[in-house]
Amino acid sequence: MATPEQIFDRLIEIALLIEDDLARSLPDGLTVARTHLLWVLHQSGPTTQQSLATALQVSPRNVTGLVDALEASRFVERRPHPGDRRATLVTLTESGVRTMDAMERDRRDSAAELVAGLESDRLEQLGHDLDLVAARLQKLVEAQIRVVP
Amino acid sequence: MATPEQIFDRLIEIALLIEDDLARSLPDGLTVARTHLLWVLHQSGPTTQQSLATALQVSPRNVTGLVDALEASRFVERRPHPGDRRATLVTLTESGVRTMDAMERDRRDSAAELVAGLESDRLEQLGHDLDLVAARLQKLVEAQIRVVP
DNA sequence: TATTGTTATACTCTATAACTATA
DNA sequence: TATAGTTATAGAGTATAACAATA
Repeated sequence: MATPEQIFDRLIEIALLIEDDLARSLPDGLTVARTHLLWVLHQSGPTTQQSLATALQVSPRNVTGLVDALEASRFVERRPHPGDRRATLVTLTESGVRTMDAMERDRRDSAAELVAGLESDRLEQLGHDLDLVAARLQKLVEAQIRVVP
Repeated sequence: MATPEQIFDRLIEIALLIEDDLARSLPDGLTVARTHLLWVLHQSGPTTQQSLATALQVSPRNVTGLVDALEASRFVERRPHPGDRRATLVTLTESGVRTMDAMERDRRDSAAELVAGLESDRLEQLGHDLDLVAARLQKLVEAQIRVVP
């Protein structure tokens, strides 16, 4: 008998395990927050610090610190923005690209392993149910945002 | 068509939303880390700081800091351990108990809302699939622990 | 000798506010 | 005047190492 609370507990457990798994497999010089920034660069290409702040939902000051660290460990470089001399384009270095490519492969492998052996209609239904849960969570979070203006 | 990666993405999204939802609904003086400690006390009753460190997978020094903050905001009290004068029993205050009771109700309501309307056999299957995913994640994490001794 | 908790020190992530250079 | 990024300052979470009191 699966109760809603058991489902909820499992979701929390899975959340913690995913973060744990990520944190443990990070190469030298990377942390979860820095990796999150690299991930955005990997998906979007060279990006200004303002955009990174928005994407990560974090203050511009915080991005300065993260980029400082990532520059020191040679995962990214700051380049001048061609059209706006105030702005910086944060860019993955070659080493950064290699790291993120490897991470994407790992991620794909892990994802496949997690659901290996599930029939395709079952996978379909799981995807559907998770969509539902995510949408409702989103509504819960938004409701609270409105309450505290 | 739900691919393994889409499932994985959804799980990460859900993880972030759950943490967000929790963080936003915390009363004054509480943070996610402090709430985690309170949750353990709520489940287990009065507990030594060593046990808390183990339960939270965190250093004893860190527990000292969390308990200091929770004592200052009157959610917990330090009491002498009856049988061991080295140890402290961290105990929920009345206010701490009320807070955690309310949080447990909220949690139950949220959980029910997330899966409301799902047929019971579908709920069953979702629970089953999440169990499977959690177990495989656990294995992934353990595998990495062994590799780095 | 081993364990419990604390002091000392340090790093990371995070925020707000004030400032500089550019738009 | 508004925007991009930085300096200054501060709080929270985390860790290791050294130390006191007790077992």
